[in-house]
Amino acid sequence: MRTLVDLSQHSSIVAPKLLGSILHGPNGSGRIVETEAYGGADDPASHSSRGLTPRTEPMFGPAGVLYVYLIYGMYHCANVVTGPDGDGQAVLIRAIEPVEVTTAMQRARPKARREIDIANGPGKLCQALGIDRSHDGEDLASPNSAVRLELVESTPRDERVQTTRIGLSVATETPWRWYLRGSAWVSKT
DNA sequence: CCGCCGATCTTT
DNA sequence: AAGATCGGCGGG
Repeated sequence: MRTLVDLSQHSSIVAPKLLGSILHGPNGSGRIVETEAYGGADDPASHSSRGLTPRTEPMFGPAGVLYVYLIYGMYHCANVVTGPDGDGQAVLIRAIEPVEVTTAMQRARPKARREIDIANGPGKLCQALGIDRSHDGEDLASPNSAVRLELVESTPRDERVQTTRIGLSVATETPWRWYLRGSAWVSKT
C-alpha cells in the first residue's frame, strides 16, 4: 500500500494534498475542500510564531495530531499538525463537503438555512461535526479518537486553486490557501 | 448581493 | 487589546 500524504512534510506541502481527504467527527464526516497552511517560527500569522504556550502545545507535537483552538470567544477551529516534531506547523481545515448531511449536523447548525452553509467555514465545520476543545491533541490516525482523518489520494494539481489566506492582519500576501476548483462548499471570500 | 458591526472570552 | 469567525441588519 503506497503512502498517501506524508504529514511530516511542511504545512505548505501538506495543505494542498489534504484536499479530498475525509474528516470524521462526532456528528458525521466531510470531504475537505479548503485548507490553509500555517508555518512555524518564521510565519508571523501562525500561533506558534510566539513560541510554545499552553494553548499551542499540540502544534509543537508530532505530525498527525489535532489542534483545536477557540476563536473570538465562541467558535472553534480545527488544524492538522504537520512538519517535523517541535516545529509548530499546522494545516487549518477551512471547509468541508458533508459526505452526508446527518440530522446531528443539522441540529448542530440551526443557523444554516441552505445546505451549503452547513460547513463552509472553519468555525462552521467544527460546529457541524461537533469538534471542540475537548478534542484538542487527539491522534487523528487512532481508531479510538472521536476526530479522525481519512487520507485519500491527492486530487490532480489542476483541480486545486492556490491563493492568499483569509482573515489575517499580517503575512497577507503569503499564498498558502488552497481549495477545490469549482466546489460550492468552499467558504465565502 | 454587499458591507458593517456586535457577540463573546481566551490569550498575550 | 486583539483575534486563522459568524450572522443579523440595513442599504442598493
